[in-house]
Amino acid sequence: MALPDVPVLLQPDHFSPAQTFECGQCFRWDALPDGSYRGVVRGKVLTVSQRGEAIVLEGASQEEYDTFFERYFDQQRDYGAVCRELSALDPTLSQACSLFSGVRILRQEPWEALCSFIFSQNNNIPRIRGIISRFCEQFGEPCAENVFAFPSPERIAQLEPEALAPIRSGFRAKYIIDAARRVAGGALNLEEVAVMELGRAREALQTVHGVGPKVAECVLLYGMGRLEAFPLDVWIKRVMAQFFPGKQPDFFGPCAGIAQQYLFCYCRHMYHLDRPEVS
DNA sequence: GACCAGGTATTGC
DNA sequence: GCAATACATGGT
Repeated sequence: MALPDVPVLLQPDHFSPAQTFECGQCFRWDALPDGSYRGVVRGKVLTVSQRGEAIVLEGASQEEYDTFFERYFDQQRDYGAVCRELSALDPTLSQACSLFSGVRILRQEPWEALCSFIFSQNNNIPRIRGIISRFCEQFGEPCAENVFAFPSPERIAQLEPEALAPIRSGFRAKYIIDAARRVAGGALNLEEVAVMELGRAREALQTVHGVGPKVAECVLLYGMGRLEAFPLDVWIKRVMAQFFPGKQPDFFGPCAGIAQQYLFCYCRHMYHLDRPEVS
């Protein structure tokens, strides 16, 4: 038996667990009653919690951190420098940066990101979380009490769309099956897509039925560490029209995807200030 | 009951 | 090509 894992320290500057896990980039990190967050990544149950000035990761060994989770949490990037560069571009963006400076862009697993954002289309975040939760419960390997790994493409590829009925994903079920069959069958190699030239990567992802420009950008940004990707959803289209008319994503530079995430948070934050009665 | 939600495929002009 | 429209489901 392995010894219990020693908690791993995470970079506390420009990293707020709440902002990072609740900014809409991921759907499988849950707040616990004590304010820490529980997630399942690669079949491992993880906890991230604030302890005074420190942020600790439990559930992964130092070696697993070094080989995988450091990159998963984007620990190497200098978000202070990114914020300074973005803030210099525009006052609204500067405000978004300072309000949401604790957001880090997670590098989730490509297959999970692909499924998650297929489920996200024409849908709202609470319901996306519910669908993904049922998806894992129904088809994922159990990895702890009431905890399930994300289902493998091979498992999902064997199913017919009707088999997804219990997760209530609606018309998206057939898209998930198509994605699984392409990935499991080798027609779409996500590891290769991750390092392709951006335009080719977009094309490759959009060969999946149900994956258009927005979902492809989300997979690139949140599942492949491609920070130049810039998902244009309804919120970002609004904020672009209002504050950046005529501007293209490249206006924000090589970390446009981070700018996009700050603006997404900012836009929704402002909306909720205007409508405090809605969640 | 209409409208919306981190869109996309299909259809019609 | 580009503007409507359907698509499942659940919340407001």
